[in-house]
Amino acid sequence: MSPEPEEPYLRSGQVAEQAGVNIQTLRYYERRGLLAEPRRSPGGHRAYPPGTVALLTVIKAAQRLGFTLDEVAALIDTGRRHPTPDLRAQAQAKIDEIDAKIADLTTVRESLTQVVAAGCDSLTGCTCPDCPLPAAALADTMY
Amino acid sequence: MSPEPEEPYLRSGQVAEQAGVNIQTLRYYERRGLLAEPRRSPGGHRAYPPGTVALLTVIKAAQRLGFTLDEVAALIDTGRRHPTPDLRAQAQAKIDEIDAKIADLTTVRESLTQVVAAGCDSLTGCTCPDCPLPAAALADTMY
DNA sequence: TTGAATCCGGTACCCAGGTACGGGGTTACC
DNA sequence: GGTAACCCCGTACCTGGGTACCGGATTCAA
Repeated sequence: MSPEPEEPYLRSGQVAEQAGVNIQTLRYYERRGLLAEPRRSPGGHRAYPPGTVALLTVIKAAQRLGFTLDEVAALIDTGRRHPTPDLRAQAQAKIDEIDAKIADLTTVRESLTQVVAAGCDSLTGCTCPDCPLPAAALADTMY
Repeated sequence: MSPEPEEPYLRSGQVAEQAGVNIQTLRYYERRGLLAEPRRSPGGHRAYPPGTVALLTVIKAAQRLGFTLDEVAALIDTGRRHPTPDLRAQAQAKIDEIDAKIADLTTVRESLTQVVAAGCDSLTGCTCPDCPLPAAALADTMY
């Protein structure tokens, strides 16, 4: 057995800088279960394995795709144990969420367009004819 | 002069119920400047003019259209003094915001579609060929 | 060895838009 | 005039994703 090169462990400042993340965020992610508790130096300083930076990149990508930190934690966790179709299912669910959000934004956009087109000049006492503001009030069912 | 019918003043519970809002929310809106300080009963209970319910409906409509409470307060305030084109300008700005948001959601949606289509099975160690997850990580510029 | 740089844990704070709680005063109705 | 229902104010708490501050300990390089 070669003396297994354990050199490249990183301290938290290095991980934070390379991943473009605050150090506090690393501890926060650790509390949230996104990062495993790293090994420690004799004095208690964290020593991260080098893959941590890549993992943080993945986390940021997943966040960008609309997953909450809890969801990311769960995905990392199940993916660590065994590859499952969970990720695909969750991604499809996110797509549906996004479609709903886009649909909602689109109707809001239409209402705003009507407000602009009608020339509304006041929220409370609009003087424009056929003011669409009351109608905008009716569409209060969120997705 | 007729003895001016000041009857229909509402107490906070009535306003809250008719507007579908929590009583605490009324006091919160008062603090935030969305509702003027109402007159009080001899014992200190709030007595709201009947138009308050309609105003709350307007506030909820504006919120639904994407305006923050601060923006709504400002719109109510300027609209109270004199009709201005502010509302139209703000509405147009909101439309632009919404367009940006929709565009962003659309690119995220595309990334998710690729993840599903490629059959990704793990965030950390995906075994699918040409895994799009690293690419999804690159698109990290928010709107 | 000493000084600067880094890191530790714990706690508090930030954003927005509210909601909940507790102890006490008021109002309304029979 | 009792008593139930209502309302007062101040303050703390909630969600989500972090960030900031603190006093003290550790690590690293000269």
